Amino acid sequence: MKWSNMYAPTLRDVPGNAEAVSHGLLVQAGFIRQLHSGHYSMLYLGQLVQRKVEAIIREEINGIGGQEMILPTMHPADIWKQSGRWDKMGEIMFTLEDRKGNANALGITHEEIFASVGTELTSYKQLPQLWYQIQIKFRDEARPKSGLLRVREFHMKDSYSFDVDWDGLDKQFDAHHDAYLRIFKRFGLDAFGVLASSGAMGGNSSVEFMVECPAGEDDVIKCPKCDYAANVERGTSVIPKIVDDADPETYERFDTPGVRTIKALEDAGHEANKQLKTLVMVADGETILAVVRGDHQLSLQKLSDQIGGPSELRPATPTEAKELLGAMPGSLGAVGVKGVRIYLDKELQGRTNMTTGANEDDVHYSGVNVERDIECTEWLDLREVQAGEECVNCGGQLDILRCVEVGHIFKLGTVYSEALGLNIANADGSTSPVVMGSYGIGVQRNMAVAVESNYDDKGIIWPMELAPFEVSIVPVKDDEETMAAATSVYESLLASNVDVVLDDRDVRAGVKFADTELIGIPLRITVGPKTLANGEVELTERRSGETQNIAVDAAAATVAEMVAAAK
RNA sequence: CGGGAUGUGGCGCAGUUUGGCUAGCGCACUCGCUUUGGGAGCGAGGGGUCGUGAGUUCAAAUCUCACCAUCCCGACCA
Repeated sequence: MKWSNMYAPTLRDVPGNAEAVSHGLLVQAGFIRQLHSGHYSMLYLGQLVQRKVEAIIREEINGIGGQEMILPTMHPADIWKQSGRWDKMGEIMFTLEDRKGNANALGITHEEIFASVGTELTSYKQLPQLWYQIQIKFRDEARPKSGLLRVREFHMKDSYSFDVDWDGLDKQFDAHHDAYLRIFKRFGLDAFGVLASSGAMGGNSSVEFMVECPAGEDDVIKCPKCDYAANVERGTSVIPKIVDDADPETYERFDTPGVRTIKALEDAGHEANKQLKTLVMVADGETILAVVRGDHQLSLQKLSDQIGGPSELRPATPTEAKELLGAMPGSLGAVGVKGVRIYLDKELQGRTNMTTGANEDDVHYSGVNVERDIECTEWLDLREVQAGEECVNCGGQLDILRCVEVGHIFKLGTVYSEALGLNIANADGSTSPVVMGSYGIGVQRNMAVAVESNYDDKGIIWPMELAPFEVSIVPVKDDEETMAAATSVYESLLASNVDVVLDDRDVRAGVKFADTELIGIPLRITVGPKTLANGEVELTERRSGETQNIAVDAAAATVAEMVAAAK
């Protein structure tokens, strides 16, 4: 590519509304432009990087036996109703009517669609299968943000495995796990797998791949001593046991005028860790109670996952709470409550002599024995882990890291194959539903995270495998000798299949240097009379800034080797 | 969906509080001359429905109302 023909609209100023580093740099360096909220155009440079991201993914997924397909992005409502996700997904799905009045949806993911293709699988002899696509997804996000990190229209690689049994699924799952780690490494990312909540995907096991990043949206629990890592939506920890004072025979009520908060009750002499925090929640219209220790935080996602994943789970309004329990928030409790599902956090098992609201405004109970006085529906792990607590594996002090999710793999099991009738005949003549897995990587999100992880004050620093160009050649004068040398190196590199751009623009050298650095091209060959007098050109590495002189004649071969070595 | 902010040539912004002449500045762009190894200098130009609509007024970028869009925080999020 000759730069004079290339549309690479770099900006001198960082765009004003870009908060995330990758957003600002990708716009400033001319890779992307926004059309509207959550929708971006990939300009030439952006497209070049996207193709490289996709190529790496293809290579690795093909490497574990993947077969690429391309499925529709617009789906009939019916298939989403069959799996039960039409209602479950709610407003996240873009929907539209066609001219006949039929409901359609733009795909947010493709489990149903791949399963429908899979219904032609009839025998165990055809399995295992691994199918994938790189396809556009649409999600009507409540709040698109941070450039390419959270958008409404994006490319995703999604693969789907089909197996006879769970052992087969485990193998495909592990193969993806390893392939994903190789992929992220090639992206220049320091990614690690964490235990995750499967959320609306269903299934019973999933691993998210995370990269630490301030622009991220997930909090991850990570043990610095062992390999324990989990999303806060799922992770657990060990906390010191509390030894309670001897229990009175029964709980006692006492007046607490004006006391509405854990803190206020604490000031009145009842330590937060000896209080019960009773939260009234509404799950798909049903009012339920969740109880955690006074100084603990309820994890909504943990609750949701363990009570069957309702499509709506929210805190009750004060009015709803009063209707159910007879008091306003601040004096609520589960003691003596009947006919309501009551979920107690496991940390409360065996606790005695606790304090809680009496379901009468301005009144609390003390001396509550949790197991004796509360009709527990189920003990669940409901509390959110805090930094500094102990690792469940090794006792190390847990960190909580802000991360971006760069990939997610799911053991789906038979949820979709049962819903969509995907059954096969086994060797013994019996019939069983196919065991499925699904595995996703966001293409453009990874491109953005690669920038978040690789930049300096001059701009982006692409890893060699993702760079839009591997080398830029910068002639600093336009005299005949300089241009002849630059062109000759350029043509040799082209012949060696190196991705090279020749900056033949009629602009000052400083502009060329700045653009090459901003765009993040890993290697720069500077050609000018100074070194050409000795038959040499300069070679500068973007990341280190180090420059060396090399002979013009050897330049192309040397650089081609360096490029190959860096991949 | 709740809270906050912003919307003025391609980009970044000032002007709005206190209404008043042809709406400014920097970058970018065009032309000329000079310059030329780290985002050049001088000179001359071109380009704006001031987010949209309604209203108040002799007069609106500026005041009022409604709407729209975008960003940030939260809620939400395979």
